Amino acid sequence: MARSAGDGPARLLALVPFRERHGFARPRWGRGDRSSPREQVSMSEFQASPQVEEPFPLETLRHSVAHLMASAVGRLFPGVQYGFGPCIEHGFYYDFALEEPLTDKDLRRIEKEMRKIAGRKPEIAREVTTREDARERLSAQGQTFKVEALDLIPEDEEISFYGHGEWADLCEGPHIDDFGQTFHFKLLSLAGAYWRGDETRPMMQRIYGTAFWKRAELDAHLEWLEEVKKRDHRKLGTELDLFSLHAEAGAGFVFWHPNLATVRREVENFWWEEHTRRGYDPVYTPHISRETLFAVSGHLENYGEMMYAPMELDAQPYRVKPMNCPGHILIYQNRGRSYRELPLRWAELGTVYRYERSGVVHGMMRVRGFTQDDAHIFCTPEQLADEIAGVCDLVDKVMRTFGFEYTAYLATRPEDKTIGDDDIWERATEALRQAAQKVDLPLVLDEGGGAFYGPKIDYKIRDALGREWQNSTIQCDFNLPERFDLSYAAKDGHAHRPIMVHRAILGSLERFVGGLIEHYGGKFPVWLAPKQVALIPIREEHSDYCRELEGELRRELIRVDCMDEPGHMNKKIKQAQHAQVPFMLIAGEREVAERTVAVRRRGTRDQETMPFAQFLELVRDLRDSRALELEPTPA
RNA sequence: GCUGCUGUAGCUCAGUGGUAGAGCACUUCCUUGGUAAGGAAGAGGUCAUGGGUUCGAGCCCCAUCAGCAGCUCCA
Repeated sequence: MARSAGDGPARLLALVPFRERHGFARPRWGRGDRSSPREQVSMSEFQASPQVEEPFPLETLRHSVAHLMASAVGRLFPGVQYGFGPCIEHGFYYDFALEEPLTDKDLRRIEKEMRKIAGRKPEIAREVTTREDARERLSAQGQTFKVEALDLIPEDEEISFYGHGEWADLCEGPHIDDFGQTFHFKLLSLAGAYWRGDETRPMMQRIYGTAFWKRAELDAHLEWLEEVKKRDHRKLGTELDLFSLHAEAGAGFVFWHPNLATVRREVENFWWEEHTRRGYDPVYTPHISRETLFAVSGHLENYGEMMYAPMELDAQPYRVKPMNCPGHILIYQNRGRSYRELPLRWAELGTVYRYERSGVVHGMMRVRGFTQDDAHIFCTPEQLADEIAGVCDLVDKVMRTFGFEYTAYLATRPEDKTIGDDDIWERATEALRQAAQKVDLPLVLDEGGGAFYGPKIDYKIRDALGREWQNSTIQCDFNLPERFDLSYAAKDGHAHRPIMVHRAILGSLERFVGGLIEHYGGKFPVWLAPKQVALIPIREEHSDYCRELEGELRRELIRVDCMDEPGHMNKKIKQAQHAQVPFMLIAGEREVAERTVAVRRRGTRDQETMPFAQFLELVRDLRDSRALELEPTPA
């Protein structure tokens, strides 16, 4: 039979719009942007090669398994009401309204029931019916959510049910033919989810699961989920003594321990280095300002809910800053500006505070106080394209240094209320496009995705686990220059309005460094590693030699841990290994006599003896080149 | 903020109404060992916090705080 399905590719494509039409925001990065494996993750290196002999696309299988699950839930929990149950990037979910809360135990029961049903190999039947009939059937079954779903289907569309056994669901398909074929699935987790993704609507219970045609693929996926768990920055944060959070201090405030503070400082040094190279000047602005500043900027009006409550000083309300731009603008405004000094590029690692709702704070990824790697470029319209190109180049340099791949998106003018006239939008968008062309940066169009105050280029980076997250953004702003009435004296002697470019490369240090922990799995490259070298004497009498090497390494600004406390070397090797120190130098009689070191690289049990001077050069090179690997790069 | 779950030693976790436990880490002593945990002893907890029920609460109930899986929202 025509296994490519009577439904064809057009029906297949309909799967995704189905959800969007119904008012779902398609989840992009989910909670904490990168913490959730289900939606936002792709599996690049874990994914098996594409299958050719699959009877149906994976999406179709998953959608059908979601139905299988729903039918099992229906048998185990009579009276359950159904919500939506689509396939998603790495699996599927189904939403249920149930009196009692589900538990993990129920998940196993449901799985068992699913296998029971699938064991009978029921066929999946499609039935086309009228809107009236569907409404009657669903109402009779008390499926109030499904009745609502019915009303969301556009007038000109066919109404269909898909079912197996005695169970059927309002659904546009497509589905596999029957449950007789071999497939593998697992139910993964439970969560609450608002009906139709709307927080004013009732909350349903969502079950997530995944399904594959091949056992090995399911296993690989589960393995990958394990790897994600192992690399969780919160777990590694404890294991490697990187950071902590404290109930005493409140939710969403990160305490950087020496190890992670070291990583951060290296990131910051690199960041400043690259900015200085590109003609940025540093600025520092206060954390607290009079409220009137944020009234002028519009933050109070548009962003007030995210801001901390005012504090009163000398009978004046003051606010903690949620963004750095107003401060930079005050500096710009401090005196008259001439076209001769533009572009001005001002950078600040500016710490801001934003009120985040209690349920969303998450490790270092979503916090209430964080440091943005912020900069603002004040320039003329003519300079815009060059300035943007400069930022694109900077993003490329930074992301490649950390080993991230990325994709850039051009976000254009949104449909509804925006400021600035067509002409300037057109010119700015064109400038972004030209700039990208200048640096050979392909742009994916994000139609209408711009901010209300201007178009932008957003970047998504892909980490070592194939997960995507957004950090860098380059935004043209016509709004703030207007609000603050910024100007510069142009060649013609008249006052002109500068364009402001807001840009962040890393986003926030908290989120970025948290991401680095997971990207590297705690195995930081040499330049970032909290301790770069561990010195281990074989016997106490070799301590002096180790101390001497420690001194030499420190003079070269190599971060070194001389482990000459009493104890056995095996234990120290294990400790250094556990701490993910890139290099262990082990010194005993032979090494002392020859002024060599036995070098053990992270991730290998082999060792290589070399003159200490040679090692010093090696580690210096790896650090200074910000190499990602522990091997010297071949010239 | 919402739904569900969790909070016991620095870490990982046992302990379901009747005298607070284990492993690792830590301290001390012994051990001088050539590449992933040497041995022994010791110290360490108002069981998140505040109320309540009970003769009696780590355990049951309520509230608060914090965390976890998501939803919604975001750098």
